[in-house]
Amino acid sequence: MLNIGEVARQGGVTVETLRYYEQQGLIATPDRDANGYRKYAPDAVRRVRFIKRAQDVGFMLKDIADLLNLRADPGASCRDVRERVENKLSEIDGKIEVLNRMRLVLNTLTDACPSEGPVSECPIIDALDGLPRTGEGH
Amino acid sequence: MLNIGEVARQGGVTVETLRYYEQQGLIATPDRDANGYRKYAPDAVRRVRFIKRAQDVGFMLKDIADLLNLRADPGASCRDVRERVENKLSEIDGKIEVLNRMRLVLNTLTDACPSEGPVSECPIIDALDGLPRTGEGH
DNA sequence: CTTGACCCTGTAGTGCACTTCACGGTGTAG
DNA sequence: CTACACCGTGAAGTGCACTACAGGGTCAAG
Repeated sequence: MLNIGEVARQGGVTVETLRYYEQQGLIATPDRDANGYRKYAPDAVRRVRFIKRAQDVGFMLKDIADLLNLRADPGASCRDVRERVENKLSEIDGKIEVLNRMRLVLNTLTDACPSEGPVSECPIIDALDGLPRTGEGH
Repeated sequence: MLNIGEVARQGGVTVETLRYYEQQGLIATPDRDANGYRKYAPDAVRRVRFIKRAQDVGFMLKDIADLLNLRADPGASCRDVRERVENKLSEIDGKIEVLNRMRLVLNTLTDACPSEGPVSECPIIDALDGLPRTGEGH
């Protein structure tokens, strides 16, 4: 049995984060010692790492809670998990597209800029002043 | 002279957003009518659109305030503007890289998933349980 | 027996760009 | 005269994932 600091160290998070996860229902409320300290089974660390890895690939805590529920649900199938991953994939593709559009516009802006002369003649500023709107933005 | 609703309509934002921009120093505090209503010169609309276009290419309001200051500064050069744009470009490239890494991992996950069978045998869940951490995450 | 590391609770603050709310005055058309 | 769209203020709420803070108890070493 580990106390919270140990789980935090092994899980690569802070104790505050752990308490936050507990509050958000991502990790089960652990038993307490006589002194009131949280006492975790060793596999709590695995769960924390699961959360962190899921975050690394773009899932937010709400998604992760959902994923963890799926994992615990005997009626759930692998297909359900796959579905979540595919949705996340298209979400990410959408974000990449937006960023690529920004990149394209910014690149044409720097290409047009001579780097010399006053801002009053800056083609970048002019473009931002008159460019047609490209879409969502943020 | 336009009142705030008209500027909002023409600028493609809400009146609340306009008041927020004013509060944030992005648009000058306009003169007031006898009734206390804000009265804008027509080119206030241009400024709002400048802000929106700059947002569309990834600048946040703080950046935009900076850009607007540059534009008003007679001592500023086009190079200064270009520098901001180049910084934003590398910021965007960084975000794209992170998203591409996520995409890669998620793709290998779906490739490994048979879509059939219970979650208990789901390779995606297994991977999230044991995969090495890939980096920043968010 | 004190120091210092650890643990607890609950609340508030962070950043970003708004949005919503409560409450009230103004302007105009019918 | 009344309805209704418009304008004003200031404060609080949103989403996301924490982080920080205030104020206090616990435990092991020296």
